Amino acid sequence: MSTLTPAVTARGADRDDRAAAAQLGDLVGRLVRMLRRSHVGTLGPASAAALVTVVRSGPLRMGDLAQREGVTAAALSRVVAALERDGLVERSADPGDRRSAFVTASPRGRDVAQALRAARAAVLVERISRLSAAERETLLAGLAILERVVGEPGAH
Amino acid sequence: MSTLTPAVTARGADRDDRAAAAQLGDLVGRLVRMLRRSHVGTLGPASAAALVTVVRSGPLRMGDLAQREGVTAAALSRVVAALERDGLVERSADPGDRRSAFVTASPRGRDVAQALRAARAAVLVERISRLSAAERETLLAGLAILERVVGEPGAH
DNA sequence: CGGAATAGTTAACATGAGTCAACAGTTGCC
DNA sequence: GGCAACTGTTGACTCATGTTAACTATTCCG
Repeated sequence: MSTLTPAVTARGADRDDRAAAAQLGDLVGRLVRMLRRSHVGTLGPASAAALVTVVRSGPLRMGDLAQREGVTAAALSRVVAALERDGLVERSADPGDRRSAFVTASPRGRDVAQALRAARAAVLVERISRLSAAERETLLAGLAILERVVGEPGAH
Repeated sequence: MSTLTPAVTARGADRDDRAAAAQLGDLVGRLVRMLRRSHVGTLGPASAAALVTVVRSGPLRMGDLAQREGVTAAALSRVVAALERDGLVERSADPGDRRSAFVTASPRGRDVAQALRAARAAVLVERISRLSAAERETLLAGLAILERVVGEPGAH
């Protein structure tokens, strides 16, 4: 991280940033379209996303989950209620604050999330397998960086 | 991962494929969540996606567009009707087959698509700008590969 | 020519998901 | 104690999107 060049190349880097951001945005759009067909179960996109987040980020309070998903608490409440009805998550009270509720993934919820993951991956793995070893390596390195870019949810 | 050289055997590469695919799938999910907030105008996701596709891939017949978007012709018909009502696309008859209709982006449609692109990019550029030069380079290389994985040559 | 296939539109309907506003319980400050 | 602030739920909508099925117009072909 301690490169010596940022001042010199600030303008150039900035341009690269924009180019990369635009390209990435486009790619995401196309990837989404590609992955949208891989439909597992009856979960809608918002429910699936919420479930995956809960599985990924452990027990979360409703408010935190709502913020992460970028929806109001009201919208999330319904989504979680539906997930709970399906036995995919569980709500438990916060002993420290009885207004608050923790959402936890159930074992079945984790299974379903895993299936969603696998279905999405299946669409991609076939295409990735056509890459050469060098390309695959480049891709993996890029994904590692991307992981950091996406990294911590914007508002810490 | 990263135990020994993966490219030696088909099994190793295969395992890497799956890992990369799963990781990419997860990343797309999180990117979508991140980008979902950047909402420009009143276009819903399906409409926005269709518009972007038309802008990107030139005049398309209804059927081709429906196939690309992964929806039935009926669903698409309505989306395109709405886009046309908003003056974002135009429909013109195929002189060779008068059953068929070509969908073309209007100048305003191109502007709107560009605005959507920019809004998505804006969310990302701030994060990308925090990368070091080397990381940025790695990311760009990865995106180039990803571009190929997704297919569809990109015309900017 | 005439029937079958094709392209697209439209109607009727289902559903997921989002909003705002009102409400209920809990917490915590003064 | 009391009231304001916070967390979450629910009611009553709105809207975008998707489906199937029926219908029109056109093209293809035997």
